[in-house]
Amino acid sequence: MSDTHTGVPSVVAAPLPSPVPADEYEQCPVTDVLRRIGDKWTVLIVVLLGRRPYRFNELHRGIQGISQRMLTRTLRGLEEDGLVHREVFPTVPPAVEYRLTPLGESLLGPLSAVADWAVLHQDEITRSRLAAAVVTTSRS
Amino acid sequence: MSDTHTGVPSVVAAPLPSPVPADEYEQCPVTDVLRRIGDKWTVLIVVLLGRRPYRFNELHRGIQGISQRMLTRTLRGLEEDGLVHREVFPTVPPAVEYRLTPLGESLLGPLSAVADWAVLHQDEITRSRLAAAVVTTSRS
DNA sequence: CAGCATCCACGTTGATACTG
DNA sequence: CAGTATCAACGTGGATGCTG
Repeated sequence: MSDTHTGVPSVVAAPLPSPVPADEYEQCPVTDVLRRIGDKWTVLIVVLLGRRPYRFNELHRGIQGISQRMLTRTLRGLEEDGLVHREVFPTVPPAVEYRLTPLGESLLGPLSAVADWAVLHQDEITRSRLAAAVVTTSRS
Repeated sequence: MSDTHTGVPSVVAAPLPSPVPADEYEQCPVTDVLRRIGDKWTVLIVVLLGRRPYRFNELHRGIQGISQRMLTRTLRGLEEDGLVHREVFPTVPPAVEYRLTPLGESLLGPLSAVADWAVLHQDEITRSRLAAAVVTTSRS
């Protein structure tokens, strides 16, 4: 029963204590990871780095709308988690290269499962939201 | 090449425009979905509802630490997106049952891909964070 | 080039009290 | 039972200016 997609999943289908204890949930690894990749830029950066290594300003130019601050913060977060490797070349001016670690690359697969689901069902979700909005408005 | 896990993924591996346009990214369906399931309670609720239908206070009791407000908001969000169906039984006192829609159930698979990854690598991530924390502290 | 420091706006989450 | 309303606290994200 260790599947992927067909049949029922493993961890998600695993028996949960009920009630779910607050203490344990606060440090749930699944929630922890999801909140990280659920932030605004992480996934995009991971996907870009999944294609090839990038330098800092190369990423900055490559991602319209991201601020220098958020690019730095996101990369630092990924580095702390061991998903991204940061290499400094002591040249003048300095060059810093970012690349996925093996751990980071191992996230690409699971990530794409959710990404593909999102792309596949985006219309359905959009229609559902529009329908809900109509109901809400007509009730006002 | 429409895989799941082995080989390189589909959407994630798809060519991205570079630079990634800010306008398009703002409404990227992948980011959109990830930000939703990246909130504090959504995944836990989806997983619980994946096991069986729940009534409101049953969920409230089942999830320690969630406020009534957040339970309502999260369920409303899931309902708007068409992942959860809300059925009101006009009894006295009222009973409201929540269950996953087929769309909601279809998310369980992709979700577990990430969840399993998180569980599998949680130690590695924790160690990486600890190591980073040590470096940071010793640099102060 | 590749950042860090500061300040600020906003969205999310939570506590509390009240209701059909 | 299953919510809504209000207020407060916090974290995330962004603008701007400065630096090795």
